[in-house]
Amino acid sequence: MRAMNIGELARLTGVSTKAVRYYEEIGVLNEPERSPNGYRTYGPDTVDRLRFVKDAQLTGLTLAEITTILDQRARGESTCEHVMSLLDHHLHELDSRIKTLQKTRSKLVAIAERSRALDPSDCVDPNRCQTIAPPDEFKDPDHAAASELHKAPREHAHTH
Amino acid sequence: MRAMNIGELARLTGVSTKAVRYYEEIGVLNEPERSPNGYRTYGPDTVDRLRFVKDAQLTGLTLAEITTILDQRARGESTCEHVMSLLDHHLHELDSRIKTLQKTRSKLVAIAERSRALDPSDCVDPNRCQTIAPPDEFKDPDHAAASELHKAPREHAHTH
DNA sequence: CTATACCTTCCAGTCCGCAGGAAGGTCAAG
DNA sequence: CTTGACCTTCCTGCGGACTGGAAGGTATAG
Repeated sequence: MRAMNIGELARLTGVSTKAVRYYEEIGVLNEPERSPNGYRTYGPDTVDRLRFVKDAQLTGLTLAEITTILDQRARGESTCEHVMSLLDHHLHELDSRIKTLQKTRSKLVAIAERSRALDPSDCVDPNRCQTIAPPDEFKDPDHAAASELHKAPREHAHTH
Repeated sequence: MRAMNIGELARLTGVSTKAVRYYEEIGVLNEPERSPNGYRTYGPDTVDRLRFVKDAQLTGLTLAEITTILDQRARGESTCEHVMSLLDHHLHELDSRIKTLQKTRSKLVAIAERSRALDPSDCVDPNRCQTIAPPDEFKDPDHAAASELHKAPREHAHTH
């Protein structure tokens, strides 16, 4: 079981064959050797490599970032610092994202509570919902939208 | 300055004219009135609406989600209860998002700390990085560490 | 009259990480 | 020999949120 085809590699790693070929295409995986019939043949090292890719992905790194790590390593350069800086970067990103989400959360809670405290008879006007357009500022009476919520970084939520 | 063209709307909101037209196309914005020359004309309410869209986006809502809120409100169906349930739903979403991010965060912290404690010379195996794929099971290190590491001064300034 | 700064439409491309499928080659079992 | 499981390449699409450009109309200032 020294060498394997793409299907077995996929089975061992939980990465689809499509994904494996895609990784090769974008440089995450090197071009593998081919058996005489043209099939890709992989050694067990590729299993490790793919697992590394999976793990790195799970930490939030993009394939492009992972590739830079892999490339540096291939050139024999130390990657600990590089990996660390990437991870630190993501850590800070996560922190600010969590913070803003929590801010948003408490704002929504406040809005919801104010809404709950409202007299239902205030809630009749179909063109004006107190919850979303609170009566704090007496703006345009027609369609006033509340800009209640503040800034947060855009989320690339990959729910893998 | 009761009414404005798309350019001014864009300037006031920080949303590009392209984006504004795109929002109209996918139903985030209603079709605006047109001046005799065919130009879109917007009232100040659209500024508020766009700002609401921006804010809502920044909290992680997709344009589709924002549209459902806006649509319900526009149809007058948005009683307080409806809005409340939407907000509650989003609250739960936010909660779970925050939880996952915090999980990921603490994982990263652990990884980073372990990485900091690592001897750099352990980081040589080209197919295994201890930082990301830690040796949970202590496999045999095929390649005994014996090399000097070249420092890589070149760092990709990755600004998302 | 021209320059320019707008505005209009439509069509295309971008990024990310693949998935789906067509059309065909290969290989072992029955 | 056929069937079915593999493998190959190439091409398209998706979702989300746009951006860019071409080709043209319009308004205003000098």
